[in-house]
Amino acid sequence: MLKKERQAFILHNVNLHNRILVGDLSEEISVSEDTIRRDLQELSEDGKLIKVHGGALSKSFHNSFNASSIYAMDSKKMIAKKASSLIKDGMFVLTSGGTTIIEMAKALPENLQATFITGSVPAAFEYLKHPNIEIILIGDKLSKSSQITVGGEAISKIKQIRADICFLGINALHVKHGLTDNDWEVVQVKKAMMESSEKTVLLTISEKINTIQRIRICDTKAIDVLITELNADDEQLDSFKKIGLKII
Amino acid sequence: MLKKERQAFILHNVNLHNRILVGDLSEEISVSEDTIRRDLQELSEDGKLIKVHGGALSKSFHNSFNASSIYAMDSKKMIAKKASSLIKDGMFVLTSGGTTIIEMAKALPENLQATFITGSVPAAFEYLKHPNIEIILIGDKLSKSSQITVGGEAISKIKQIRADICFLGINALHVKHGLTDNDWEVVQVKKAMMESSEKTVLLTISEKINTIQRIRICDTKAIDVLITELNADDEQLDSFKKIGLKII
DNA sequence: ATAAAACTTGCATATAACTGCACTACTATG
DNA sequence: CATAGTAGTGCAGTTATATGCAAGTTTTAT
Repeated sequence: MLKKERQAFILHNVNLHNRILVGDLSEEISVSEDTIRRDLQELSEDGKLIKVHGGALSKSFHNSFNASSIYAMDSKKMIAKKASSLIKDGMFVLTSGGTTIIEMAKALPENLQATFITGSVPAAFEYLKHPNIEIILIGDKLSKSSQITVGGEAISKIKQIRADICFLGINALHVKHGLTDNDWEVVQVKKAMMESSEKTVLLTISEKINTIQRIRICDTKAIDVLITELNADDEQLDSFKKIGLKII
Repeated sequence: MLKKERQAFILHNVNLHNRILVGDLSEEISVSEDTIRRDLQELSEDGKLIKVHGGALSKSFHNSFNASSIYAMDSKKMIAKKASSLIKDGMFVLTSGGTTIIEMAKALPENLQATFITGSVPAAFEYLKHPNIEIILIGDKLSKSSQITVGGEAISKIKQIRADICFLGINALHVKHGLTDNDWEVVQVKKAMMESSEKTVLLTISEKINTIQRIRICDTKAIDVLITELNADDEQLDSFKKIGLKII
């Protein structure tokens, strides 16, 4: 096999599988690992792939991150739009923190007149920009990692409320294992919020669906509405639809 | 699994779930915790995430540090610097809102370890960026105009506190007419803050000195320290010095 | 205050990469 | 045609990297 052929083969494979190992190639093509290494080095110098210790990665691998985070941004905007359609004038709305919730806060219609109750500093910051929204801030210790207030005081305040609707940005949702999270204190707050609301709406990008985290918040059935960036009839959501969740 | 792949996986997960644990990752990827730690360290050095004890946090949430410190040393920055010199490790600090207070929040030394109590959303937002500061948020109705929480609930919470020092950003200060403001609700909060602190420190640009507003907060004598952008021996401040205020 | 968990450091090992060299096959040129 | 030149490949020895393990320290939680 000629050098050019070999390199074409390598390139084809790295783009196909996103990654390859020096050892595998050496075996497949029946040349020494040194030769493969030299090939990879050349291809890498030509910018055709990314060489790493032990093998190589396809060029799109690295870019895929940026692309996906922009994609996630778009998704969140989409979710935000759907979510804000559920809020009617005069409602009492409980919201958690999280990037998705903040996106929703940004996407709220300007003329919306409602009362928002939250323990999230960045969310409150966004609500402040809306002239017709009344904001009730929940006080207590502010958690650095989640940027919402947590603790007994916060929970007891939440329990004094009867809200119409509660929007939760979430971490992991699984058909069988329900809603889970990884921060004990945040879990307590979310539980309290759900209890204090007529209706619970989850906002999440589809990637988080059918993942699991350490601490359980509630069963899937305890949720009323699920909002993702997907179409309501996407098959990924079928299992949720089956057990009675409303999908938007 | 190649190192780069692993790190990409980690990064993806931390951005998805906001927070990850070393142990979980180690289990999921089937490498030792040491390796995960090394990966997290590298990613953290590249600024891709924030490493914390036990795991890592997503950067997208934790708004990174603001580098705009040394330049633009305008009046408020000067005041901020003077003010932060009064705060010692371990103190309980009550702060109001207002632009001067927010400037102070930005100017706090990075290694300062103290507890800050505030009802101001933008101030809390700044405190969140400081790794060693504990924040207690005062809950209640959020006032649009002042961006701090106001109301009976807020005041009763403030009264439960005994702080070492209280920083107030102010609206008007006059030798004879004392400290005045134009928002009734904010005045109540400030009064409560002063009562709950050992020491009251006012932050203001000199323009506001010897101006008067509608509602009275307290007498000039009730104030302990006055901080302006002026030199402590500036003649504009003489009358305050005479009645016993400490000028910085 | 104490125990558990997480971290640091140094070290050992395995694998990967690099270097220089020898061998081969093909090319170019008088 | 002979032969010097050149590119490609593999090999041996050396160096670098990645990872796990163990001992000791720090941090966190109870």
